[in-house]
Amino acid sequence: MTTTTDARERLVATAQELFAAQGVGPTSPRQVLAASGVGQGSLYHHFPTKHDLAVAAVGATVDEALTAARRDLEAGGPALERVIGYVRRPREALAGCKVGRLTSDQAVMDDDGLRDVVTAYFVRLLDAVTATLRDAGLPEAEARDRAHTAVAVVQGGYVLARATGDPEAMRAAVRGFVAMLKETP
Amino acid sequence: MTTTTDARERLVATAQELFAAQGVGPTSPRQVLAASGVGQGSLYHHFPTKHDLAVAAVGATVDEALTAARRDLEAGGPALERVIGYVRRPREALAGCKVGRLTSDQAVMDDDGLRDVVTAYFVRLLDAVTATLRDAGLPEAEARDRAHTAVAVVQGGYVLARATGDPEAMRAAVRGFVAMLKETP
DNA sequence: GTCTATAAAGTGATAGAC
DNA sequence: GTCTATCACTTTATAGAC
Repeated sequence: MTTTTDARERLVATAQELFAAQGVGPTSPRQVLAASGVGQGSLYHHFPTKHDLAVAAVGATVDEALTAARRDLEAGGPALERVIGYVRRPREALAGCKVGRLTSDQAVMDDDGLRDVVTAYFVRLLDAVTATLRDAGLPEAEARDRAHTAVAVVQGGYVLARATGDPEAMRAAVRGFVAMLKETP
Repeated sequence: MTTTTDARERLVATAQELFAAQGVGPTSPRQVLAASGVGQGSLYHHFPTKHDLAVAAVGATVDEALTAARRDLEAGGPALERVIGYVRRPREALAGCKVGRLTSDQAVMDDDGLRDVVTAYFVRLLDAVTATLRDAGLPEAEARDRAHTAVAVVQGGYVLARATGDPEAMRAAVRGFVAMLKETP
């Protein structure tokens, strides 16, 4: 590996930022070129097609998101508190979820490879939350349902915040959920 | 009004379908032309720009969605049961919410007029659910938070269903929410 | 491994005949 | 009110020099 390899890394990092800001479909290879500072032929050397660049960038974003979630869910303290810590974690609500938003990105959902990356993220996230709720003493079926509710509240919170233009909308959704969660043993 | 006015109606109906299927940004006026069967100059006669067509189509979709929600929330029966009826209503989970998906559509969020239509929908929807939960006996603050949670569960349910490719994911999120709602007076 | 130049197709929009 | 033809621009991608 030569030192020029970091052109590839800069391309992936730039693509991640642009994808998060405006989606995969609306982001052109040209924009990635301009924002990253690498040359035109250079991009197509490392990533022959937009698909290849997208797989690398979306894969990296998903890895980061899953790592953050597991950090919350496998922290110290009672299992229920760890789930509450996960849903309460401060988020850039107005930006939307970097992974969740991809589910309405046609360029992603029409691409088998990309869609699979998004699917794997949510399957693993739901499994992790379910396992934590099971640790909290819930029976399997209730743990699975409530894990879906928890993740849905976060994803829906992003939608409400973006729709209303107010980050408080997400916090209200989380507050309502946590209040109910604490009252239902 | 001449009978030729229905060219306009066909354009709006076709745009609604295409927007729901693939989003506003990725839908070109050309596609709307082809799918609706009207001529090229005809579209630009009724809607000088894509923005104008989008405002008409998104406005119609929002009106339909709000009407459906109010039908659930203002039905007969106890207030709490009406909220449960709203979140439980069968939905095309894999298609995504026709309005909620617009919050990650850059073509919508970058357009002041379109974004305002989406904002108004969610503000009104949240107000309607909040009012119903107040009728159910909840204090104002709790009613507002729980209304946000309810709408977030539906929106997040769509995200989970699309992400996992399984409509059951949305039903699980709703089941978890309803179970908690019934246990917390 | 990176560059410039360019191709083929699609985009939103306009012109002007009918 | 509707038509065909066309414009200026952007898209993804390739060619071939360095």
